[in-house]
Amino acid sequence: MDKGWGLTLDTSSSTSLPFFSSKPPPPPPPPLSMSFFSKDTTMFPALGFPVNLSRPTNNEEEEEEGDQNRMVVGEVDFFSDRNKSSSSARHDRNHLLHQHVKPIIKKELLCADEKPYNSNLQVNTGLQLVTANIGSDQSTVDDGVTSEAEDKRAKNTELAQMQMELQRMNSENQKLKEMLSHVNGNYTALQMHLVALMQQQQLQKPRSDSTENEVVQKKAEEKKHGIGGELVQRQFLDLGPSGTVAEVDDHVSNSSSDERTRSSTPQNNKIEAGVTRNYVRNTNGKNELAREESPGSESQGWGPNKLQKLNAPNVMDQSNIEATMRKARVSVRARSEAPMISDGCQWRKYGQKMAKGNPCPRAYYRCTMAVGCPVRKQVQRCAEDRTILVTTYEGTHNHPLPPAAMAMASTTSAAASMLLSGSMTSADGIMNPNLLSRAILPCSSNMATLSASAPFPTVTLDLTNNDPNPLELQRHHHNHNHSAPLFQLPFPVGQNPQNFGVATPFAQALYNQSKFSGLQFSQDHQVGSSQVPPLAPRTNLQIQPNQQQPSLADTVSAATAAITADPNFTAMLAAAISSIIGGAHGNNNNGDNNNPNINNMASKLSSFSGN
DNA sequence: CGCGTTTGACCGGCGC
DNA sequence: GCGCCGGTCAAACGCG
Repeated sequence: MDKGWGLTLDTSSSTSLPFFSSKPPPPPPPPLSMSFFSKDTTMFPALGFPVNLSRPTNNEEEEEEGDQNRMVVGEVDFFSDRNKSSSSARHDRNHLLHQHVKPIIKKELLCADEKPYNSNLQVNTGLQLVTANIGSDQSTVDDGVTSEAEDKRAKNTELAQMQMELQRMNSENQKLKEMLSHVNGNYTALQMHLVALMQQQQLQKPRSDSTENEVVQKKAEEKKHGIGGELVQRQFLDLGPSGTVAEVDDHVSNSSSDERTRSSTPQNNKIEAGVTRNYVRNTNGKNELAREESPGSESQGWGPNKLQKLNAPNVMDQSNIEATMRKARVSVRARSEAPMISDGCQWRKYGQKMAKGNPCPRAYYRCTMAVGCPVRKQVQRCAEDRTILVTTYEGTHNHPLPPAAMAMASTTSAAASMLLSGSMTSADGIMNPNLLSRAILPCSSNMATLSASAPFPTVTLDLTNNDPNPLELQRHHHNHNHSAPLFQLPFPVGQNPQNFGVATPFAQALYNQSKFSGLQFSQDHQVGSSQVPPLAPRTNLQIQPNQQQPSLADTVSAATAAITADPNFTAMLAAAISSIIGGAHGNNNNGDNNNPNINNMASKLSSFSGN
């Protein structure tokens, strides 16, 4: 060891660290010699920060022996093995400096001057590193002048003060450690956020080769920088769903704003006029769908293959999961004699296949309400019960929706969002969908289920009812092309409202969305006088107002339960309900534009989601 | 003729 | 490597 060398970290620039300003260090005890910082500061290139080299003054040299016994505040004595402390943090720090700083300094010093310094090196890092240098093994100093009794007394006082000082420094070290972990936490969170944002940007950019290379490069860089590429990736994967949720939420918020801003565009006028021109004739006179395969459109769409192909093997896992998250589907089962249920959107059939295990063909539709809309759906009759039409939606509309379509889109996107809810890890969402199913819809097993066996996470909204007296609702005719399918609503007949549990708001939302989206109930009873207005007079609806329809308080409390269970659910549900209300406003023929209770609930939910 | 549908080919993933 | 299967493409077709 290079005894006699001292490196002092200059704390003079940070004596008033805000975190500990409330507890100023006590004045140094007179018997202790402080290390006096020289004003000479030398920059060590290899260190990158100024090092204050100072030969000890004569005084200090004279006091060298006494110096062994000093307590040094704001100083790290690297070169003394007296520097033993119970504080592991200090030990680590000293170890670090021993390993990395000392050799550099030693080398540079030897280059500068053959004669080794017998002084403290003061390294001004601007950091406050506090440590104690207590020479316990050489604590006895006999100057031969003072009497033994005096010496003992002074020693005792000194010892007590040193112990106090040590205690204080230990606590400060502890606080520093806490602060460090806090900063580390913030750093990690920011890093994750950055990675998520970058990833989102990547998804929005065209998936060109260069982009792919960038992704690979970034990942390599992350690994190289030792921020634990693996860790960051895993953390990001945990964020996966929230990313997707953000996408959906963005869409929900954008679509409303887009609707406002784009409502006067020719395209929108076209849509409103019910005209779709999604094909363009190319120069060959060939029909070609004018799709702006927007960056993620392919990946958002039904085709997973290309996305996976583009990803390098080392990012396969992540991309697989991302693709999986994007491919979350919402399947709607409804009784319908029509070949396709009307959901307010315009669709173009682009394919039909015979699927295995089902004699009924599966039809593939693409949303044609806007160029490049990635939303697709599959329509297939249930093999067991051919009156049941299974419509599977995937993707998020990139365009404003007519009120009639808003509700279904909101419901499906809300369901998809729930599926991808970031409140649980992606692994939970995918690997254990039943968990989600139970958490969100514990009492509605026949209404919404999650398929674990499906290749992609799928929420199934079962709008059929096994009850022999199903709640039927007739699709109200608007200017839709398709015939009027017959729907059933999933509300269990005769069920105690208390048993609705947290499923109630969602079921209610579904109920309302069906109603507001142009689906009309026929009923004899006025369902839920406060929440559901009277509709068509014809009825086979068997919901008892008091039995079937939970009170607003029940609904709100159930919603609150759901909200507290999953904050993300709040935003989604609020978005869905808001859109439903929006749909109601746009759907004047429903005559329920200003249902105060629903508005109230939505505003409550919105205020919750704002938290 | 324009536009939506049909349908066979094609592609990629996946399991054996 | 091969075959199966789901999903997509696009030429051909048909309807208004």
